[in-house]
Amino acid sequence: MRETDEQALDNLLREGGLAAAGHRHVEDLVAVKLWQNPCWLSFRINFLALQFNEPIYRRIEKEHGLPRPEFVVLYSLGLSDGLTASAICSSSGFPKNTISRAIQKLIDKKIIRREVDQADLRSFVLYITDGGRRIVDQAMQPMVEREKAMASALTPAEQLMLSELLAKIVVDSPNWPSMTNIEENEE
Amino acid sequence: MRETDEQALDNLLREGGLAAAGHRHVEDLVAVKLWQNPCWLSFRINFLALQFNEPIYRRIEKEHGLPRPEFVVLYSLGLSDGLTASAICSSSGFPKNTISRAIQKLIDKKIIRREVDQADLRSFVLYITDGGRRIVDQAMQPMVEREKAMASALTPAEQLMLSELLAKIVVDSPNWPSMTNIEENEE
DNA sequence: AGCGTCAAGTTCCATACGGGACTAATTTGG
DNA sequence: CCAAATTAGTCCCGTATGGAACTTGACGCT
Repeated sequence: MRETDEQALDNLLREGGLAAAGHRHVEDLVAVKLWQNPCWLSFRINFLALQFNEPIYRRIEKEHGLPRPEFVVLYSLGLSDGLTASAICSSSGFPKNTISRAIQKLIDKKIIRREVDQADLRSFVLYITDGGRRIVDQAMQPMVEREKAMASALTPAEQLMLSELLAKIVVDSPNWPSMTNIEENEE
Repeated sequence: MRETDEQALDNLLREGGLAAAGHRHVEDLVAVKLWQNPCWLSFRINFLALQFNEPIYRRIEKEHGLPRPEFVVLYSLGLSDGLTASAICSSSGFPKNTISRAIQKLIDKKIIRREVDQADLRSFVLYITDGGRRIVDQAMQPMVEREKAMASALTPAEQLMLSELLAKIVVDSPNWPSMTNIEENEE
């Protein structure tokens, strides 16, 4: 019966990692959310995102005075100089007014610099300054360390596997259903 | 030379999934952040968390009038009735005042109910009401669907692998370094 | 028992955030 | 080739957010 097969798969997925790690201590509710949760994937991802981000952004804020949106801009330029605001928006998921504000602040602080795009006078191209470069390089270190700490629960082979699986999902992401087509027939 | 080995592993990890998915189109900056990024893991996770959450929470807000923190509380109780506020905090990563507010609102809306814990008069035990139960069940559906959509980039075997790998990391999370011990010697 | 410390929640407040309306430049297309 | 639609980015403004101080109850210690 196909129904049962799907059911069985769901249960497997949900309980993924239970056997392997079950005896180690995790907080009760975390255990429930891990192993008795129809949303196994989104919980795992959200939990890890939060655990990773919270201390990192707190620290970057403290050490460099850059709140998250500002750092996101800087980080993006650090990887690929000469971007436009909208490119940063769509790759980061922040709304454009938030990014716009962040850019202003960074310009004031002389961490980035901006030039009108001659090809399209509406848009600006952003460049990181020398000072900015120094800041990213420095701020990046704790991030990389924390990544390593996170990943260290896995063997190198497992890490590679994980990297590939997640990349596949990211690459596929433009194809998810948009969810803008909500049934309007309520109320 | 060991140095080189580590270097090689880093590159492998960073480029995980490039070969497999390289020809499919991804936005430029997303491609850079995927494959030329020292923080391969945190980018992948954050990106997916954002892509998943944003439309989901927007929809839940629209359909049920529950902003994210309120839904988090409800969701937690849906999985495990009879929790306390602090349990929800630590499993969700939201600060306690935010959760406290959310709880108040939910009580006002008669979606949850609260009783003093006889064992510890400071704390309250929270229960979901029948109405609340109906809301979670309903709000859960689009989440599960979106999960499925996300996961559908992978084969069932790969999904299982992913579930296990992520669970391992979650289980290990209490062991990451705390990062509260920042070098104070700046300024 | 009585004092200091700690943990659960709440309240206060400044601020960052994001929706939506707006301006200006660009593309489309009839 | 000009109006309409689209896109880049900014501005305004109400609201949600989270840090820090506070209240109250529990617990440890001498």
